[in-house]
Amino acid sequence: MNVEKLLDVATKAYWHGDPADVSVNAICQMAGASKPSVYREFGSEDGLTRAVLDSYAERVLSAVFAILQGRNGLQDTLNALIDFAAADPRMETGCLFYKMRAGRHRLGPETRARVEEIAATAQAAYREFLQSCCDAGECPDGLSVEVGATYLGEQFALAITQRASGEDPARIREMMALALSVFTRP
Amino acid sequence: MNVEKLLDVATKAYWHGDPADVSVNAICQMAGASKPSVYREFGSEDGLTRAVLDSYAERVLSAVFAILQGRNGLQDTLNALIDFAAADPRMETGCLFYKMRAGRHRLGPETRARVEEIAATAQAAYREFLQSCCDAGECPDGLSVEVGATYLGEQFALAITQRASGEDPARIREMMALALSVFTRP
DNA sequence: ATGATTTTATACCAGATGGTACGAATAGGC
DNA sequence: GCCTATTCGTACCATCTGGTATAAAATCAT
Repeated sequence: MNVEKLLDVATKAYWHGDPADVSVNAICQMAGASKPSVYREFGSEDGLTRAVLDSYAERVLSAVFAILQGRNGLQDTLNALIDFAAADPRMETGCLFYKMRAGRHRLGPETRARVEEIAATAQAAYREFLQSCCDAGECPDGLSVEVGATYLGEQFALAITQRASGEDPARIREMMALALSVFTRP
Repeated sequence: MNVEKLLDVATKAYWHGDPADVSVNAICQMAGASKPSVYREFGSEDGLTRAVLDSYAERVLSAVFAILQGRNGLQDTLNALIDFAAADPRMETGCLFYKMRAGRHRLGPETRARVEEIAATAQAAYREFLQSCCDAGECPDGLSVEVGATYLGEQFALAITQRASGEDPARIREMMALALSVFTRP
């Protein structure tokens, strides 16, 4: 019935646990909606997960892009990324995007395509950020922007995935700081 | 019927793809064994996965412990770890242990307990290795052995997980070398 | 060879999944 | 008020899962 509420419930359910462990049945029950209504609105499970990922990207992934594009110098941006991954309450149960990416082979085609699109966008944002830092002479010598961007993205993903599995945030922060120190200690 | 063959088939099946995507039915069919035979031998799916993990640990995880304990100095050992993660054909489709650890909430109690046991053993091995390096004065100042051990283990796991998802081995090697450079560039 | 015992496999169980047919309830135009 | 058109939800479908009852087959002791 209420598609807004359903999307909200579905997002919370996918996000809190593992997306693959949440069935359409369960979502319908939690949201008090009938299954045919959901299928009328979203067409398939794939359509639903895709819609959820879209709304999630709009609501929280945009925050990451904002950090990367609000360039205040290398060290400040890295610190902001560390804060976000290790301390932001929005990442307390991990990131829905990373959860979906980790289990991408289980996703339907639409959702998987969207996941890969977002991954590419993120990679481009990391690359652009690092390039601008290199242009400003803040990067260590001999570091390829391409490799650095992938590295940065993977370390970010690792930290948030550890967050999802209940690691101590302080420990996560230490390790991420260690990982990202390669950018500032040439 | 032939339990050796069944274990081999099951290991390959779990290892090549995602353990959670392989059903007991499928394994029985692939191995040409009847389902009751399998349940007579292993008791439950949990028993089967546990047996598979045990045989896997004996056959390939031991190689990692050998690298860590055959101490030839910090840099040599790190290089050996990088070689193993990025180039060893045994890690071509990832590591069954890491795959199980990533989906541990889906495992039965026996298998999960074994996973955690192996994780603890690995952590201890990393810690012991780093401690011996620190004793030899090879470690950068101000690095906690505990944090360093966890970091090393997670970077190793990350590299192998990327391997499983088909990343370019050369790229993986570059990134892992970058990650582990924190141990040698103080 | 026969009778008892153990091993085998067919064929089934209950429960879950994603997805839908179709009758019931509602809305809209006149 | 009434007839039509559309939305809705119960109740179902096929297919899969982990797990097992039971009957047939093979072994073994005598």
